[in-house]
Formats: sequence, C-alpha cells, structure tokens
Amino acid sequence: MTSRMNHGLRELAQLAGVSKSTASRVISGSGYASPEVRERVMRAAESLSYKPNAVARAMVTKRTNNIGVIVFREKLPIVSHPLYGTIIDEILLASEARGYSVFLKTDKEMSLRSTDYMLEQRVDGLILVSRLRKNVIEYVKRFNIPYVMVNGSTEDPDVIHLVSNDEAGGGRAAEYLHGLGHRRFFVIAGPGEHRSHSLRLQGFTQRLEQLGVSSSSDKVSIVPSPESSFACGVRLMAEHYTAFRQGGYTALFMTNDMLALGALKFLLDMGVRIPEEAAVMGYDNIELGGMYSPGLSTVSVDASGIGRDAVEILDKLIQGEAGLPRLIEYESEVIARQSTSRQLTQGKERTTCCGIGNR
Amino acid sequence: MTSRMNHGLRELAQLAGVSKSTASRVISGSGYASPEVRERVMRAAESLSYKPNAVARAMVTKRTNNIGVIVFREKLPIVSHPLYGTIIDEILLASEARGYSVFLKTDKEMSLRSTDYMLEQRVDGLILVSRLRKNVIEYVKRFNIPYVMVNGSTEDPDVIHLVSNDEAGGGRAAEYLHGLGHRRFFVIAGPGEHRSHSLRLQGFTQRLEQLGVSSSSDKVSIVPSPESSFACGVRLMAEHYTAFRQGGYTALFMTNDMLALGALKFLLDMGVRIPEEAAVMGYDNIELGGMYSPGLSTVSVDASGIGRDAVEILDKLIQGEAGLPRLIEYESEVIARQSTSRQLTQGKERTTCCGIGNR
DNA sequence: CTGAAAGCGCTTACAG
DNA sequence: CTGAAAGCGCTTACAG
Repeated sequence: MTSRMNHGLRELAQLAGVSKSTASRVISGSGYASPEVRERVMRAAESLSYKPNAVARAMVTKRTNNIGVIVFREKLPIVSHPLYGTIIDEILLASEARGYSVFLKTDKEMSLRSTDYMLEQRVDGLILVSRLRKNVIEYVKRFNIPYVMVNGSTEDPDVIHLVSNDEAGGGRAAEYLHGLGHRRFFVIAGPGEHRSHSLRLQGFTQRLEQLGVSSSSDKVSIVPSPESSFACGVRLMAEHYTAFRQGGYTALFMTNDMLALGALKFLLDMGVRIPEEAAVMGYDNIELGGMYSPGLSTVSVDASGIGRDAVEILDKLIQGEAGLPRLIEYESEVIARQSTSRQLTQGKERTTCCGIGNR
Repeated sequence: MTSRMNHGLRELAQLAGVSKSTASRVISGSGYASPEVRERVMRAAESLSYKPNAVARAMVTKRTNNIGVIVFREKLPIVSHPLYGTIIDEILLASEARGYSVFLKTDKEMSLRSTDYMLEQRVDGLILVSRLRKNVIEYVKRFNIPYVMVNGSTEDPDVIHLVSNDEAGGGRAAEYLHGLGHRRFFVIAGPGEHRSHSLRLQGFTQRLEQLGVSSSSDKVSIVPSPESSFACGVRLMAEHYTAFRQGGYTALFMTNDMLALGALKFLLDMGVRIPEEAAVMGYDNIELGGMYSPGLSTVSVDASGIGRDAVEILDKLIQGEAGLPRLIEYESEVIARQSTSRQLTQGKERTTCCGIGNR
C-alpha cells in the first residue's frame, strides 16, 4: 500500500535506452538532448506514466517551488472568512500562475508550530496573514527565509507588509457620511489592538474633527467591541439601542462589515427603517454586503490586489531581488449602497453574472 | 540567497559528539538512545536551531505526511465560497490534528494539471472537492493513491464519496413548508447537472406529490437556473416576478442559499414583506443566511462533519485500512428562521459569541 | 550531444 | 545503546 508511483528515472532511462542523466535532462527540460533522443524519452515517459519525484528534485536543487501561507486567527471562520477567503483565493491563483504550490495552514494558537512546520518543509517563502504575535516575526527572521506579511501590524521597519490605507479610508467614510448631511454619529469600533480597526477609527474621528464635528462631544458616540464579529455587532447594537435612539444619531459607522451587518440586522429586526432613520456603513467591502437588503455601504479593501501582490513580491524576494518597498498600501474608496442612500439603484453591480444561458 | 537552513544532521551530530545515526534517532524519536545522549542531542539541536529537513526525510521514508486538496470550480469564489470555505476550514483543522499538512489547489479548468502536481509532490492522499470531470477520477485511479471525493457526483461504485442526503433534505423542506400551510410553490432550481441541485429538487417535488400537491399542476412552478449563484437568484426572481405574483404562490424554495438570498434580496428591494407575503427557503445553511434580515430558513448541510470525516477516512485509507464504506451520507435538517415564520425569536442562535469582555 | 559519478540530507537495517 | 554504510530518486558538473 505504500508503494505508489511505480517507475523512477532508472526505469524510464532503461526503457528509452539512454542514461539517467540524459533522461533527467529531457524531463527537467534543461540541458541538451538530440530531438530524436528527446522524442524517445518522452514516449517512454508517456507509456510509463512517469511522474518526476518533486521531493527528490527539491532535495538536490534546494528549491521546493512551494510557498507556505499561514493564517493566524483565533476563531473560525478562517478560510471561510469573507475577507481572508478572498485574499487566499487570490494567493492561490497568483501562486499557480508563478509556478508555486501552496501549503496552507491555519494557526489558532498563534504559535510557532505552524511556522516550524513550514521551515521543515523547506518552503521557498512564507506569507503570514492576519495579526500575528511579534515573536513569530522575530522567529522567522532568524531563518533568513523570504516572507511577507499581509493585513498584520508591525512597527518593525524590516518587515515587508501589505495593508490597506485604513486611516485614509476611515476619513473617506467620515467625509461621505458628513456630505450626506449627517451630524451625529454612532460608532462601533473593533478591537483597538488591531491595526486596521484602530486606524479606521482614528481616520474617521480625525476627519470629523476637521469637518467641525468634535468626537469628544456628544455628537459622536463610540462603543468599543471586544471582537470584530457579526455577533458582537448584534449584541452591542442591542445593548446600546436605547442610547442610540435617544441620542438622535442618524448615522452609524462600524470598523468592519461584520460588525456593521450585525448592527444592521438588529436594527432591521427592530423595524428601524434603513437608511431613512439611520444610515449604516461598514468597512471591507465583503461580498455579503452587496447581497444584503438594503445593500451595505462600505469602504473597499483591495483584497484581490493584496493577495496577488503578496505572491508577486514574495516571488521577487525569492529570486533575490533587493530594494523592495517595505510597506505597500492600498487605497480604499467608498462603496455607496442602499444602507446610506435610498436613491441608489439596486443590484446594478451584479448584472455581469448569470448570463443568458437560461430560459 | 539560496542557502537558508544552515545546519544539517552532520553538524548536529558533530556538536553533540555522536554519529549521524544516533542524532537521527533522537530527532525522529524512533529507535534507542540513552537519556544522556538524547539530552545532549536535544541541547545541540536547540543551540543550532536545527530544523529537520522534511523533504530529505520524505525521500527515504516514502511518506510525506502531506495531503493534497483540490477544489474544482469554474469561478470565484472558491475558497471564499461560504460552503466550500467551511469544508476547507475543517479539513485544515482535522489534518493538523492527524499530523498532515495540506497542499491546497483550486482548479478552474477542471484539468489534470492540479492532480499531476499533487502526484509529483508525492502527497500521501488526495481530497477532491466539488464537481470534477469524470476523467479526473479515472486518472487518479491509475496511480493507486488513496483519495476521497467530497460533494461531487459519481456513479462509480469504487469511489469513496461524502455527500449530504440531498433528496431527503429536499423532502424535508417540502414537508416543512407544506406544514406551514403553503399550497402553491415557486421554485428556482440550480443546474440539473449538479447532483445536489437535481436531488434536492427531486426530493422536494416528490414529497409534495405525496402530500397531494402535484408538481405538474400549476401549483408548483419550477424555474431552472444556469448557475447556483446569488446573481442568478436576483435575476431570475426579477424576470419571473410578475408571474410569481400573479400565480398566487406563497412559498419559494431555492436549491441553495445563494440563489435563495438573491431571490430574497430582490423581493425585499421590491418591498415584498417576508414571510407575510411569501415564505422563502434555501438549502446549505451557509453562515450568511443566519445573518440576513429576515434570517433565511434553510436546510442544513453538515459541512464541518464532511470536512472532518474526509480527513479521517483518507487517513484510514493511507494507513491501509480496508473495507471502508464507499458512500457516506449526511442527514440534513430544516433550520427555521424568520424568512418562513415571523414567530421565531431572532438572533437566538448567536448568543454564544461575543463574550462579556466589553464595556 | 551523452554518460559515469558524486552528492543532496536524511533513515534504516546491520554489526558491534 | 551506538556507529558505518547503503540508499531514497533525482540533478549537476565534468569528461568524453
């Protein structure tokens, strides 16, 4: 049961009537071989269903052509998380295009084990996704293996990281809502330790200040949330519902879409009319938001771009390219949907799908 | 730039003052070594940050402890698809628990390339997810490598596959809706080529027949959809809206949640009151459904169980265990939410999250 | 253009 | 309990 792949290079060479060296050259496509010999080897490979052993090859070339992707997250959903899932989809696609395969691991304990495993597998490079402990970075650095960090936070100037410009995005959200005429804001802010949540909040309040709405006044109410989940959105909205209604707030901003959807769900279930009685806005532009009714206004995060670039930059690092930028920031834009303005045509952005193949 | 891991077994052995054989034994944890020697080797390993080379090890043991997971799907989202993402999350967790790492690939061309790659990597086993071409199965069989199929469809009696009992689930949906008093049904059915969609529809209509509602009468209207996407749900609901209203249908059943959410979104945007004017029901129990307002009633699919068991069964196969069942079916149950009955308490199922850590 | 030989970093009988 | 030797399936200089 253990023996699976039946034939090796030896059998191949034998059948083709050449040496192992020659067979190797034509299979790997490097080095010379006469057309005639090449043909013979290929035919033999075909008839034996020969599959080169990538692990043997990796051992001698010291290149696995594999990259490791670790997603650090304490709770499910991990891969099925709308934002991270999108990033991973893109990483997978971009890796394939560049000839890498990916080892994917999720690490709920934020431990070094997952990293260790990747090191033992001798991956050519590492993509570290989400918020990871500082010691992970320090650990990885000791092994001088190429790596990039996605959507994490670090003060370390050596670390190449890809993030969206959350502060600017938060500012845009403030601007947009203010432009709609709102003057009293209710905010649910995700965990302050998360870089993105704190920057989004910061960008939001700072822009409001500039627009003349002081966030230390009663015009802006900020509720901190211990998690950035849908459940927290529901729960905090429920707990603060009375305060919210009595405070005369007309606009809500949540530092991510999951929280926003939670709040939105609660409000809708309570019969609050959105956006007439309250405009609701999130951040991340997860697919769900556009599917909701009313569609959730949000600030976009270029998850696809981040995923794609993470692989591209890692690839360059692996190739030995130097002088790469340490910080790659992605601009965000406001995605206006029905949850902030009833005027918007619905479903417009979706007409590209579901072709004419139906009756 | 190519040399990364600095020290091998030789350096380790040297530093510990033992032979490579002995060092190998303590590192791999197999074979004898005196406590004193063991200690010396461990200390040396620590000081060198020694990481055993898994590829060298795999070459000699002929076991990589890696499994390959291929998701066959023509369009994004793949990993970020709510249902498949959940399955993959669970596969990752279960693999970790059993000491396997996973190579994850998505294959949009439904080609043999991804499979070839896995074979070359000498993975110990393969999990094939979603609907794959018949030739992929035939190909894989030639290499006698252990594999299981998840959520696919096959008539091949040799193939071990894990699926939910879609026919029974469709029947339960019919029963539930009928029990609520509905007698006229509007159905949007996903692609007939997909095993799950056709079985769900079949189960639904057959159960209705048994309950005295003939599906060939005008009491049941079935609209086929070319895709099982949200966009199609929106679009087909829009196209058939007039017919739907004039037909006096009081209940809608869609063969998956994405279609259901699309239809639901359209109806809500049109101002239709759900469930008062129309009860809406989907299938899959994706997380989104519970987050919607109104919460989407659905039929559950045990995505976590499927993912977990896929790994367990594959592991047994790899261990050489024989006599495993070819077909593993998962029972589905109706998840009743607000989209079919206003009575239901909202958000009840979510109170477990977002603990008391907030102010 | 082709082949013999060495070696990648481990594990595994086999002696001792 | 420990070590010397062979070998896993490839690639890569190096001769020819």
